[in-house]
Amino acid sequence: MARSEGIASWSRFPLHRPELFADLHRGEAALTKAMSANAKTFRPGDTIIFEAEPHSYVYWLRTGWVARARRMPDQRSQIIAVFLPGDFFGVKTVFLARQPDAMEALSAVTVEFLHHRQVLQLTRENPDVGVRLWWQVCEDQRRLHSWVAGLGRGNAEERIGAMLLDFRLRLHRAGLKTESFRLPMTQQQIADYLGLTVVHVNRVLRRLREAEMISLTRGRMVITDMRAVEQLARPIQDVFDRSAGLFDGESPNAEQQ
Amino acid sequence: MARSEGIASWSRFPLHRPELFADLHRGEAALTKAMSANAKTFRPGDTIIFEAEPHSYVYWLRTGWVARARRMPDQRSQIIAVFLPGDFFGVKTVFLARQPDAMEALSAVTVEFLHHRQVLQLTRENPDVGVRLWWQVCEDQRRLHSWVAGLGRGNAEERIGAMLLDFRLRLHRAGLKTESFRLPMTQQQIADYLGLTVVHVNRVLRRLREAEMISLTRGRMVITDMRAVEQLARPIQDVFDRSAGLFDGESPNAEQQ
DNA sequence: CGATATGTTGAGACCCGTCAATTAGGGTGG
DNA sequence: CCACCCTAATTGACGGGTCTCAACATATCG
Repeated sequence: MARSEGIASWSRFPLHRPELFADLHRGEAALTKAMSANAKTFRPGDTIIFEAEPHSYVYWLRTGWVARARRMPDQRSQIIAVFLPGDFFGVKTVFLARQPDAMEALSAVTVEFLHHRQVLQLTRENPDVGVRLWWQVCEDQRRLHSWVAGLGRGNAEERIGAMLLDFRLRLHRAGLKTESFRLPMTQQQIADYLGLTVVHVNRVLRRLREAEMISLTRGRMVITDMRAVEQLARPIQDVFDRSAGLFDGESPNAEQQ
Repeated sequence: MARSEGIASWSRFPLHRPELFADLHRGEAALTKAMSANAKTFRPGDTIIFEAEPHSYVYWLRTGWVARARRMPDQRSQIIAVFLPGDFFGVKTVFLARQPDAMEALSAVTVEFLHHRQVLQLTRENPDVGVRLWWQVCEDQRRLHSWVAGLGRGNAEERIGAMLLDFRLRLHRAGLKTESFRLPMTQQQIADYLGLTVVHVNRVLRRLREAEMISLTRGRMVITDMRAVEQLARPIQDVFDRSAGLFDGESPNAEQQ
């Protein structure tokens, strides 16, 4: 499964302070132990956490994709973040009794979970646990920062490119195969994530397909011209992701799902 | 100064778990003690942290405004977040040696700071410190989530409205006056924050001024028709902020700067 | 095998961007 | 106190990327 190689796998995060890898690993080990008793599955479309309702659990996503979705009083909706296998989500539950967004399963999903009080309890016993979760929040925030830049300044093509490279890189870091990968989102969901309309997303995807940069059939994404997609996304990628492209066949050690 | 009233002031954050207020307060007290030795000032336009360069300090903003700004390889730039008095910033320095954004002073600024290793050391001695900083990251992220929704789905008027209400609410929570407040950003900076052009920001501001909803002269912002601005921003505000409007004269206990 | 969700395509409208010119404001030196 | 400068703010004309509305095609599933 993802991150099965121990401390070494943390080195996939090249920006981070290496002296913390051991702490992060210990924190993760403690969480693994504490959470493994509580597993749960969801089907595509299921709501894991409901908007604005009190909720008490922190989750660890083991398989499948999850979206943080916000619905506005009118019909608009925005997918604020997408979680991939290996991510923790709902960590803010430790501080917030309720949140304004719903967490929804984009695919079949397996999670482990832990009550927020136990999380805090664990953290007090073992600061590494806090460090690991705090780190997750920081990592999420880092992506969010890039995404704000993309939404604020990027056009449709740049946003699609950035989205694809982000998913690809993260799946790779989670130890999953990335030559091609399942993208379990409808074009409507992609549009909600990119801040565009389905119609426009469809047009741009067609354009990229015609330019033979990508191929998306039945939810399976193949980036056929990596170089081109990287060039597309470059303007709205952060300085570090810009040079984080993967080479083909780089240590994928598990098939997705 | 901001948050001088002790634990009670945490109740300004109505979503948060009250049982943590004491922990947060203790964490903040420990940080106050540790950081007060290190103060520094910056002038408007100064860069506090440079993009992509190694950096070792976590900051506590005491007075003034700070922007997290990202510049793209072409001319575009985006202000990803704005920090107000009382906020910690650069907390991710604990985990990341470098970051893709610059932190820039929007106004005259005073900060206190602490080396990231000392922060981690403090956290190990006193978990409340970690909780307090972790909390800050979560709070930042919460705002960021709303902002992603605004950038993705909101039009220019909605974004401006949401920005003004956000600043107003946060200044209030920091114990500052909000009937009118100094908005130390040029229209270009506002545009970079809203993901728009200066030209368009100017036009929309004029429209709001002509509708007598706001008045912005020499960097001083007065929301003359609170009701109208709230209605403007409502669609892109989160469920909780939507009902967090302030009444005039509600316990402002300090003049800004 | 029909029902329903999802994907695809076209025509026209609109919000916002681009380019360019002008005005106002805030500081400096004479 | 005025001449000057430079930045910021303002306004107009025009173009383009994205949205809206609408129709149709295709896939998926019980």
